Amino acid sequence: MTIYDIAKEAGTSISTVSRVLNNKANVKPEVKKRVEEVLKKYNYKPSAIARGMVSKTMKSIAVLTVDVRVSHYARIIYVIEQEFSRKGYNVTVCNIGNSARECARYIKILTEKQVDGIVLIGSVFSKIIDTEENIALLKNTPVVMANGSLPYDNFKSVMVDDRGTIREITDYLFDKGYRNIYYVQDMDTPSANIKADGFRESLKLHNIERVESRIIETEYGLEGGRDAADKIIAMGREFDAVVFGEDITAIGAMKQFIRRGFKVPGDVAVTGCNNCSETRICEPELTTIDNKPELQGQMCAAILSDILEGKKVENGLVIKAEIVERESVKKLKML
Amino acid sequence: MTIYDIAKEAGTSISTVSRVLNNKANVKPEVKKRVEEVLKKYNYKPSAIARGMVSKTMKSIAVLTVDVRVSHYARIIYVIEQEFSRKGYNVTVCNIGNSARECARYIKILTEKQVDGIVLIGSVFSKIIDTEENIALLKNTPVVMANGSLPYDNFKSVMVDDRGTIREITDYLFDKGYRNIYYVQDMDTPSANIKADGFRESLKLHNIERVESRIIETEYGLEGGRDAADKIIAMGREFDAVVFGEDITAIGAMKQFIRRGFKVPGDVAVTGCNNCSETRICEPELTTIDNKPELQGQMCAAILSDILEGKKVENGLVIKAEIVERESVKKLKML
DNA sequence: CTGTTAGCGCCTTCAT
DNA sequence: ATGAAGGCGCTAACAG
Repeated sequence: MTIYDIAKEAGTSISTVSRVLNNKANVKPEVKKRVEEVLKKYNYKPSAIARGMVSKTMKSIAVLTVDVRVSHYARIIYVIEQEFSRKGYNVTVCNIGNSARECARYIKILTEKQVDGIVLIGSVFSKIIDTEENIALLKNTPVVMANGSLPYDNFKSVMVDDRGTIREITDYLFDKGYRNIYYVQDMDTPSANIKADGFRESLKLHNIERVESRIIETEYGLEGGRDAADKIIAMGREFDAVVFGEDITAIGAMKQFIRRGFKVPGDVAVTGCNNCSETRICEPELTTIDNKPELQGQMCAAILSDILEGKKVENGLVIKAEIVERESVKKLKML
Repeated sequence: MTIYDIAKEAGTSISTVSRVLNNKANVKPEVKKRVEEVLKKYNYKPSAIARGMVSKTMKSIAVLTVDVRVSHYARIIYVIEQEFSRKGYNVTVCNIGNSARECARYIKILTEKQVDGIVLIGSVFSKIIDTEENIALLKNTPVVMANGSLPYDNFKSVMVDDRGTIREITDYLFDKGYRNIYYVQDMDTPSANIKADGFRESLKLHNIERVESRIIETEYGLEGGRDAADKIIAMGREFDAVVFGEDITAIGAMKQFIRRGFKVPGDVAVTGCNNCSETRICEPELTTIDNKPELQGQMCAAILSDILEGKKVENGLVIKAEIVERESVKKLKML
C-alpha cells in the first residue's frame, strides 16, 4: 500500500495524498476527508525508509556503552531513551564491551544508517573512539560523550567531576578523624585513573607521605573487593578507612572485613562510588557517592537535542556529585 | 558522495560501482581496483537508507520492555543485542513502562520504520499489546515474546515456568519441614498472578486450608517488602516461611524481619525470585530462583533469527528455572 | 487548491 | 564485462 494506491482509490494525485498525510494546508476539506477514508480503509502506513530517503534522517539516535547490564549505564540510557522517544526518535543501544574493534564496527554501521546523533556513555570512549577512521566516519554526526571528552567540533561533553568527588570523600574521612586511609582501584579506565588522582590530591593536602603505597589494585567486583580487603589486612600496617572507586568492589571488601573480624565502621570505614542499589542492601549500608546518572542522561539528551534543532549549545558541562552518608563511616571517629 | 560521483571519477558506470561495492563477480580486476581506489579516496560510505529503500529492510530489530533499568530485563536485552549485532543488525530499545498508549505509539513508529522483527520482554505484553490496531500494524512483522504468549501466527513465545517454579520452591520449603508458609504478591502482571497460582497449588497439595489468607499483597520494592513483613507480624498468627515473587521485595522483608527481632532463617525462612545481584549482597544471602534471563534472551534471538532466515521454528519453548540455595532457608528445619 | 515532475541513492534486470 | 534504464515510496518545487 503506497500513496499511489491511495491516490488512485481516492481519485486524486499523490501530492494531495502526501499533503493530507503531512497535515499541510491547501487541501479542500471534502477531498481531505475522502483521502483519509481510503487511508483508514487500507490501514495505510507511510514508509519511514522512503521518507528518510528524502529527508536524510530516520529520526533515530544511537547510544554506545560498555554494557547495558551495568545499572549505572542503564539508568543513563533510560533517561536518554525516554527523552528522545518523546521527540519521535528511536534509540538503538550498542554494547561494545571495551572492544575498540566492536566500537569501530558499530560506528561504521551507524553512520551508514545515518543516525541523527550518537551518545557515548563511559570514559573508555575517550580512548577507544579516537581513531582517524572513526573520526572521519563521524564527521557529520553530532556526538555527545557522557564522562569523556575529545577535541573535535562535533563532539560535546557532559563530565562528572570524578577527581573532585574522590578528593572530597577522602577529605570527608579526614574531617571525621580518620588518618590511615587507603584507596582501592579496580579498573583502568580514564575515569578510574582520575579518581585515584583525587585520592592522591587529598592525601598530599593532608601531608601524608608514601601515597602510592596506599593505593591497592584489584579486580572489579565482589571477589576483587574481597581480595583487596585481604591484601590490606595482610600488609600488617594500620588502617582505619578504605576509599573505593566502585560500590560493588567496596561491598565485597566490606563483607570480607567483617568476615575477618573487623567491625565496619568501628574498626574500618568503607566508602563506595555510584550509589548503586546494592549500597542500600548491604549491612551496614554503604556511604557512597551519588554521581547523578539521571542528570547525566538528561544533559546528554538536552545537548544532542539542541544540536539537532540547530541551537547553540554550551560544551564542557560538569556535574557535581554528592556524598551520600549512610552507615559505613562513623559520624565522628574518636581519636 | 554517491555511487554516481564514484562512477564518474573512476570513469565507469554506477552499475559497476555497485558491483564492486557488493562484491559481485564479473568485474574486470583492473576496473575493480580503480573503483576501490576512488572509494577509499573519498571515504565512500553507502547509504543504508537508500539500500533499505530497495531491500525493504534496514537490518534492525526492536526490543520493547517495561524498563531497561530492571536488571533482569537488561540481561535479556544484552544477549539479544549481542546476538543480533553479530549478524549485522542493530537493536533499538523501547521503554514502555506499563503504558498501553506508549506501547501502541512505539509499535506504530517501529512498523513504519519496517523493523525486521520485534521482541517483547515481560509478561505485561500479553495484555498490553493485544489490541486490534497493534495486531493489524504488526501483521507482517515477526514478534517473539519473552514470558508471554498470544495466538497469532507471527507471534512466537519463550516461556518461563513461573507457576511450576513457585510451586517447587514452596514444596521445597515443605520438604525442609516448614509448615506455616505465606506468599507475598507485589505486582499484578500475568506472570505475578501465575506465580501466586503456583503457591496455591503447592499448598493444596499439602492439604493446607484457607490458602487465600496466606497470600499477602504489597507494593514491589524494599519498602513494599518492609510493609509485607509488618503485615505478617501484625496478623499475630504463626509463620515460619515466606515465599516472595520478587527478590527485592523479599530482601526488604528480610531486613524488616531482622529489624523486628526475628532470625532469618532461624525464625522465618525467606525466598525470592530472579536471582538478581542483590541476593548475594544481603545478609543472609537470599535463597532464590534463577529463571535464566540469558537463556531467555538467547532463545528469543534464536527464534527471531530463524524466522528472518526463513527457517521453520518451534513455538512454545518453556524454560525451567532452578532453585538457588543460599542462606535464607535452613538446611533442615527441626520440628 | 491540485497535479506533474524531478529527484533522494541504490539495486537489478536487460541489452550490448 | 559493462552500461542504460526503471523502480523502491515519498517529498518538494513548479506550474496550473
